[in-house]
Amino acid sequence: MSKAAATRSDILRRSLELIYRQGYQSTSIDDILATTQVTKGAFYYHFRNKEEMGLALISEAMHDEIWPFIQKSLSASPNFRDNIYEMINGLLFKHPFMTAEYGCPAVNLIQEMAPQSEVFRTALQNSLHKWKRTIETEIIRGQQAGQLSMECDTGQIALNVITLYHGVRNMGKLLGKTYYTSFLNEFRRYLDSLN
Amino acid sequence: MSKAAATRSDILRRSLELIYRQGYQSTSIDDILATTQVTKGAFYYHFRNKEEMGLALISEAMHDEIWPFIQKSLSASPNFRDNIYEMINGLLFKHPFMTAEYGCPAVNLIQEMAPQSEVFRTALQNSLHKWKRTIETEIIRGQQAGQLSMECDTGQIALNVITLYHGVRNMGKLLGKTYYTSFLNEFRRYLDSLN
DNA sequence: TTTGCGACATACTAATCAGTATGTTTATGT
DNA sequence: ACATAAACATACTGATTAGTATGTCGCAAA
Repeated sequence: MSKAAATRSDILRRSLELIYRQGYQSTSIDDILATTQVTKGAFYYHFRNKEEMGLALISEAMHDEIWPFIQKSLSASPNFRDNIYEMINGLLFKHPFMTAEYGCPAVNLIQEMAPQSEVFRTALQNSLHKWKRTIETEIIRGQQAGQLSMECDTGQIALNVITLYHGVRNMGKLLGKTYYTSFLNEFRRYLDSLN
Repeated sequence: MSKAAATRSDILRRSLELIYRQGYQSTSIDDILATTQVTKGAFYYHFRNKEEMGLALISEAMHDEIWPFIQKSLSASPNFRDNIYEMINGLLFKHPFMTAEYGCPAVNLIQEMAPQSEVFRTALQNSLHKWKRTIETEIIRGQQAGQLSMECDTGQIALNVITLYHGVRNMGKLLGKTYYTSFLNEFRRYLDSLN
């Protein structure tokens, strides 16, 4: 990686950390510059403006942070229920980046930016659909392995899993990590209730 | 209501509308003043600072907007499942204030402010617990009417309902109102799966 | 060796922010 | 009618904001 590319990805990674904790609109360029030891000239050399950086953050830094994690957990077991459970469990408890206090960067960004900006909404929709398709593929695999009735609406189940994840990430901001544990019990019950 | 009290509640109601759409931190005092036709002097006569206004907004304006709606739906039917379903259905579809695009003001505020401010977090925790207790009371009523096993963890079910509501409000920002409909089907299924 | 461009660095601007200082008006009890 | 405080109104401040203008430095090709 060239030095310039390193600078660029450094900006993105630090921005992700700050925006994760403070929100997009409340994180100033100067905030980012202060923690990256990069100057304003460098920032605006790599990004035309804050919005372009935010979009790159979604499709690159955020993607790279979460995606390997998801894919790994979905190929651990032959049982699709175990895999989906482990995906959520892993995101809640084992990801080094995320905490209960600050939630999930993707969930946060959807909440904050989807209503404010069409381009952000589109970018976040793409991430959502990619995740949905991945989960759905895993459910269909379970179906074909005889673990689930062929009548189930795999798309709706996938969306429901994501909906629960969004919800628990938000609730965790008020109830803390202990809520994750009791939620996971209920989540396991939900997965088992699918016939 | 005296004229001063009217000014105060006008500030709070307008602030709620703006903060609902733009977020708390992105809504400036000047924004509020511009839409209320109230001057800065009036604002700072009624509130020591922005934070105090925000807290009053949670315990007064937001409370008044949502609470009658919840209580009405929870006393409509003798069937607790129907009532809880109608509570969520009503919040999603029938509330005049909220839209899919902008979500729910309480959910939004939790997402944005719970990590940023201890006093906000506490105020929002109080609202959450009040809602949880109300739902739980309704579930227990259903239990005692023989609609649900006495073994169920009523507190966990109440929290799960709220978690789903948080999730669907966030997802609705990307998927729009049509998702509410398919979510409600799954939600009904969830309620019926409680034995 | 020089030329030119990629990759920054520095200094600025106009707008916006929360909050304050200090004034004026309006209502209210006596 | 008058005093007094409540309820505003106006004009400011210093800090922060996204973005720009312009300069500099090192390295690669000619």
